[in-house]
Amino acid sequence: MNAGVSVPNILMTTISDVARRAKVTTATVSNVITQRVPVSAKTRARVLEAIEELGYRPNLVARGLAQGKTSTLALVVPTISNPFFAEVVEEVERAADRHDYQLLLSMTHQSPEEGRRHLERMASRWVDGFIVMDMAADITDVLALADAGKAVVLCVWNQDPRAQRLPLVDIDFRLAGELATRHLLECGHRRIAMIVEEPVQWTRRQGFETALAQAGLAAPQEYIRQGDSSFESGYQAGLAFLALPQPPTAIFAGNDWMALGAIEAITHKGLAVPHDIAVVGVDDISQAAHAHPPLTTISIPKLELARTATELLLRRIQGKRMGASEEPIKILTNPHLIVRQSTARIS
Amino acid sequence: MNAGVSVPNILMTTISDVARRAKVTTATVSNVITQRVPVSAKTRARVLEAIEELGYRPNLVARGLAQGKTSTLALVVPTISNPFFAEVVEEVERAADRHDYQLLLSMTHQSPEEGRRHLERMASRWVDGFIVMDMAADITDVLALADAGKAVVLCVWNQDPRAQRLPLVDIDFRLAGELATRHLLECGHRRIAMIVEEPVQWTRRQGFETALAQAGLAAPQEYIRQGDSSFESGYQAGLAFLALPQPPTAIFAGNDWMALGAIEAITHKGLAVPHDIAVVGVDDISQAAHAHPPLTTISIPKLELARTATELLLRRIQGKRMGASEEPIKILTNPHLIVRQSTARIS
DNA sequence: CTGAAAGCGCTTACAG
DNA sequence: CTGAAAGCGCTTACAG
Repeated sequence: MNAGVSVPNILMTTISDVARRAKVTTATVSNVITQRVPVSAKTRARVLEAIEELGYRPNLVARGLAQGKTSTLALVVPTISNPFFAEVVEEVERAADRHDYQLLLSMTHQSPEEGRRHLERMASRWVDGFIVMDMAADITDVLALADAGKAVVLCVWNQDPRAQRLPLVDIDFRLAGELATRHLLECGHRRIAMIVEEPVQWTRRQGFETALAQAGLAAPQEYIRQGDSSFESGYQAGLAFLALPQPPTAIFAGNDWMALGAIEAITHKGLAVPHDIAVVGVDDISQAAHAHPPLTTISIPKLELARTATELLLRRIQGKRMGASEEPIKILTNPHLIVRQSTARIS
Repeated sequence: MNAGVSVPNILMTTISDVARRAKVTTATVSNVITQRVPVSAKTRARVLEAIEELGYRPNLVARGLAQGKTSTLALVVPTISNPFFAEVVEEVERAADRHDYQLLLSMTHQSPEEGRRHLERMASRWVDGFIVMDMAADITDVLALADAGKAVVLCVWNQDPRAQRLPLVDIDFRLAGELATRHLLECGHRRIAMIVEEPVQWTRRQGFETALAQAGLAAPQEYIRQGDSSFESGYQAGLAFLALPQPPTAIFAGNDWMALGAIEAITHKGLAVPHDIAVVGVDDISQAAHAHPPLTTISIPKLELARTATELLLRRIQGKRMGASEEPIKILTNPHLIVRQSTARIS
């Protein structure tokens, strides 16, 4: 406890210890550390030496209390078993880290009670702001948080009108549908079908229909089939298309799993992708690149999404401290086409 | 903003506000909340009413400073893009939540500098304890943390002798090898091969050889092939086994990806699994159940691992506050066999 | 059972 | 540039 230079910090050394040793006030030590106020080179050196000798580290909890901020932000997601959320979490941490922010992670498993409990606890000043991802919590609870003066950013939030007044960072899925469909059109296809899980994927379908319309086309009823985003439902839809009197020459699936299912169905029926039927998905899951054939798909900008949400939140936190006015903001991030071997120019 | 009962908590209400309104001291309010000291029913009711009316929530940062604890623990992992870590993180959060602990998540991407920086920051009192997973940080930094009096638990740590003095929760991979091999022996196999990535999977190989020895067998040189845990390396090893003058009738792969690769090789050569050759893996990744045929494998107890590590850490934190002595502890969690259709009794 | 007071370890105007 | 003092919002012995 007092054995010469290096001190055991079981009983952590405090700013007072440093002040005493450097023969200054805690205020001066604080000024040296935060560099908020200039300090003479001489005392500055003495303080730094004392810090070094004592192995002093500021207690961030105390600082947090004094400053009224924690340099921590909460990320609320339904789960990270789903790789999509895992990647977003990973990138939010990176972005936060760049601004010296830490990440308090909360998983709600889509349970409104669990979500409420977590939000409630974190709201008690532990965090400076919140990023809440789709389905992670009840919108009512999130609104309550915002009304209590907390900085909140929504990330990918499926159209709840009450969410309108909160800042939101989302993905332009309508554009995803357009990009996929336009690509197929450019490959020369005219008979294009879609597998879609509605209502969640309805904007993708909107994009699909917009692109068709721009080419003077429209999909007949039997070219649209409902799926549930699973491999199996894509497989079934694929079979159904093949059984039509005039099957499509291309299929746009609302996500990669259904696209892979459709490919499986086509292959099982003795046809070839893309030779007989071209297929494009949405997501660019890791399996897409290793499929047979590798899947053309629309890549969702997860990383950009995460970064944008984090930076928007950080600006909001900053804004709150400055007392700035807050207009609600909507930011859409753009997906892009990745061409692989499941599509090709029609021959 | 000021419409009657509900008060704007932009300027958060504090314990003093409550005390004033209930005409008591902050100490009494504190006693009502923490229930540390009995309070008369009457004042208790008055205080609760005031809390309700003001919408008061205790400031956890202030409480943390006063109590010297944050009810937060740090989980340091290399990444959560890897589903193994993602699942562990998920379960640690659950376990922590049960004890009213929050989770500060840090991903180090295997960068020692990043690891050091994160540990350093979190060590400044933000967290009560640390769970550090394999490869997430330099053992030197972790030891420094422990020496500074922090509660630390290692989780799955590949044999660094310097780590010996820290508590560790690990997986018994040797048992995994034994279980897989015994299962194949019980199916009637005598010519059993192994695909292994050494050195990381050497304990699995130990288990493999132990089980064989107990059956009075030993694997010939050419029945052991090195892989790198990838699908492709399993595929290549599978081909190599099939090219032997006397191929094995069963293959134990050090992980599921290699097992799936081996199955692909066997199928491509026109043979059937399990009829001609049985295959068993390790991990039970999600693809294992959906493979053709579904893969028999050894399931790694991720959830138990996570729970055990969390509870051990919580006990350590408790222990530190009581000033208890700390013997290093090693806990091994047991994997178990999952029989699917890639193995069957020899016919 | 309740109150007065000190303390947790910082920061932040304000004097000097 | 430096010090003395108050304050952040709680908790915790200690009296009464």
